[in-house]
Amino acid sequence: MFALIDCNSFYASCEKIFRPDLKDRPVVILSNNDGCVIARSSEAKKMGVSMTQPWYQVKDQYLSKGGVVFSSNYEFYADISNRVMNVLSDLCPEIDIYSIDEAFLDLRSFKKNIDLISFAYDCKRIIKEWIGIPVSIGIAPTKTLAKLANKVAKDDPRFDGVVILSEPRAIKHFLKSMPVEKVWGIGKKLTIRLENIGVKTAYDLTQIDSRLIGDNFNVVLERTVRELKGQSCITLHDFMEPKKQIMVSRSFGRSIRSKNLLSEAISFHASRAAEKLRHEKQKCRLITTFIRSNRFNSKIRQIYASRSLELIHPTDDTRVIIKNANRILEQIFADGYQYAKAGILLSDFTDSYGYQMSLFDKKRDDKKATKLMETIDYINLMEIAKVGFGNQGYRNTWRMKREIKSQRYTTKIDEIPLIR
DNA sequence: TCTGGGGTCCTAGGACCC
DNA sequence: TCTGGGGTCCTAGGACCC
Repeated sequence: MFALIDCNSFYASCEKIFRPDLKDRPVVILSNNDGCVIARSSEAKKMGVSMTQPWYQVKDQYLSKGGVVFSSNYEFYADISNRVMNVLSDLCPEIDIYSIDEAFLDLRSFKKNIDLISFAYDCKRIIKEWIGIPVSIGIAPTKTLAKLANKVAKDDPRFDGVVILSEPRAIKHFLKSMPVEKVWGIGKKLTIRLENIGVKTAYDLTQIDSRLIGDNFNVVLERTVRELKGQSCITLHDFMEPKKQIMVSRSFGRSIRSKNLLSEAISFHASRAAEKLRHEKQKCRLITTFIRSNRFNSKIRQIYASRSLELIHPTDDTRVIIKNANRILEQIFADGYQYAKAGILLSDFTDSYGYQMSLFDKKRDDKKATKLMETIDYINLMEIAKVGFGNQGYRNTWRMKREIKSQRYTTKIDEIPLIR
């Protein structure tokens, strides 16, 4: 059996931890640039605010009805997430952290006749009492079924946040009541294609001929169907898989035309990406830079330009990454467009402890570079000062908006809550 | 004026090889 | 009214997820 533990309205719930005055108030969290809504408390959901809705469309009405809003505060959410995951791994060491707000537990290592119901309610109570975050729990023989059970646990108040599926007959009944688009891995496009062949519920999906799936769909769907039938195909990861790519990209506070400003933004993102890369203990060989206009604005001339560059030596050196990212920018930049977003993608990783040199490579002494990067990371991490590179710019014209951010209650000594 | 960011996996199709 | 048949490797792009 697998359990899926999912935090309810995670970001909104985080904001409520240190603000008891917001207990029953609607709370929404905005994406970077305060662009659109990415989390809503249950009260905000009831007001009809939808996910990824542009903020400007709901702002006036929402605020006039007494709604509360925050810019996203990822540092804070990540810290609360860590606390939740730590508690969960104490309760069950076989844990697979799936995202910032959810984790799978593999319950097969438990004793045979453990009472799943009381285990689930204990989990829920402990996380609420110790950390202050409400969670929903779905338990079932496969991850896909646990995911589905979790959805119902969260949406249907009759279940009080816990749904356990174990009996085949109950599972069948449950699947018949589930629209196919609620199934994990079935998105918009697949829903349309499935409905066209008469598949409306999750149960219908378990009944279609596997040859039909092989001919018309792909192995992903085939796996989903097997999981719905109770055959576990998606297991826990034994260890944290290393990342395969690192992306840093941002929309600008307002659109810009100048290459110099773009270069500052690219350098800034490149620097962040290099930091992440070193944190993963990887080196990259491929650097991709992209710049684009605002795709929602049909009145302006559109552009999306991107190019990749392959390095001879894999690197994690911020200076090398910045330099090459800007070389790409030189190649793809075109005058006369309004750019709204820029980003950098690092990929083709090799372990930073060693890589295969070619026969004619000179032995390279990059100890100095390694030491320099380590020192910069340390200074920034410890917040002794903020160290960056000159070409990251000092102008703030392209920086994002984040105007209504809460305090970093748990990670900054001068922002911890005060009790007077 | 105002529409996020960061991932994964899979597949089709091109380049290239014999 | 006709122009082989496999292979492999790589990349771009689609679909999906949170």
